[in-house]
Amino acid sequence: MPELPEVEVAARNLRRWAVGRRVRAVEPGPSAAVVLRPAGPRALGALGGARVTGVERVGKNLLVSLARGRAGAPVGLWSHLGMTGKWLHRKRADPAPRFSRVRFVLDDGCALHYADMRLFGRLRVVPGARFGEVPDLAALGPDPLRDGVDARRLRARLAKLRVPIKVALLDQGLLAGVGNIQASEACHRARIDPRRPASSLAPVEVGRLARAIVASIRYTLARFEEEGVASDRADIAYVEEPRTPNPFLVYGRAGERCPRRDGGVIQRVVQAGRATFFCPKCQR
DNA sequence: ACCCGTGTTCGCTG
DNA sequence: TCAGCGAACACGGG
Repeated sequence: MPELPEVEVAARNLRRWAVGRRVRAVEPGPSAAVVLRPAGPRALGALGGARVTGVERVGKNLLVSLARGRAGAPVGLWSHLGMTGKWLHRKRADPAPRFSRVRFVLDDGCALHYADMRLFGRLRVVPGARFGEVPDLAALGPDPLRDGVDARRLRARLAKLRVPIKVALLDQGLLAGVGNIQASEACHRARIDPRRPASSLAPVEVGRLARAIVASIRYTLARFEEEGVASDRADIAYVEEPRTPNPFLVYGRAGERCPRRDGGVIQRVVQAGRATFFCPKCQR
């Protein structure tokens, strides 16, 4: 169930495992057709024999770029992990991990598995090898880690929205990569009540929120690095659950005390069908 | 059995 | 026309 920090870890590990390697074979597993829809498993044929040239991430999306043949004609593999998608690194002879949907055999004796229990994730073969060349990704907003967050631009967008600020932050066209956890965490860092209409935020509050989004993502990534999930020894391009201890300040902490000196007890509410965690005392 | 789930998309409604 | 909402997708885990 990845957001930007988890997908960033996945991108780093995939680079380490795959860049420079040639894809010897691509093997659809159980329910591969669901992951690969609408194109279906036949689309994978375009990747056989190709060499991996890079891995890009924008928001929660990964683009593995490859080059085919002598001319090096570029082709991309666009991956979105959905709720339970994972990239796994295994020896070629190892048995397929649980929920493996597609196996990519590399030329170094290893294999990459795309595993996905709930099948909300997607793999798509796309022409070209850059994110800018994928039309379906054109509507994504700026990536907070790569591009930063422009407070003035954010303020102009939020001014038109009546939805609660926390719900607005989940829109990938506003900012790419903020998910349900980071939205709660950022509102807490900015001391903003997640239930307030997005348009009600004062400029100074949008400024705090812009900084909070970047800070929360960097903090989460740093915690993952401490856990070692992005280390050379990691064999999963993801962050295993459950995370112990919970690395977040408010998410998943209903009933616990807010970490702030002037905080109260963290509450859980539901907004647009999703859980929101916040401190009613320090978030106004 | 029942409720919950780090995501996205579609259809309905006002 | 569109913002906003709930359901759907699919399958465990507590």
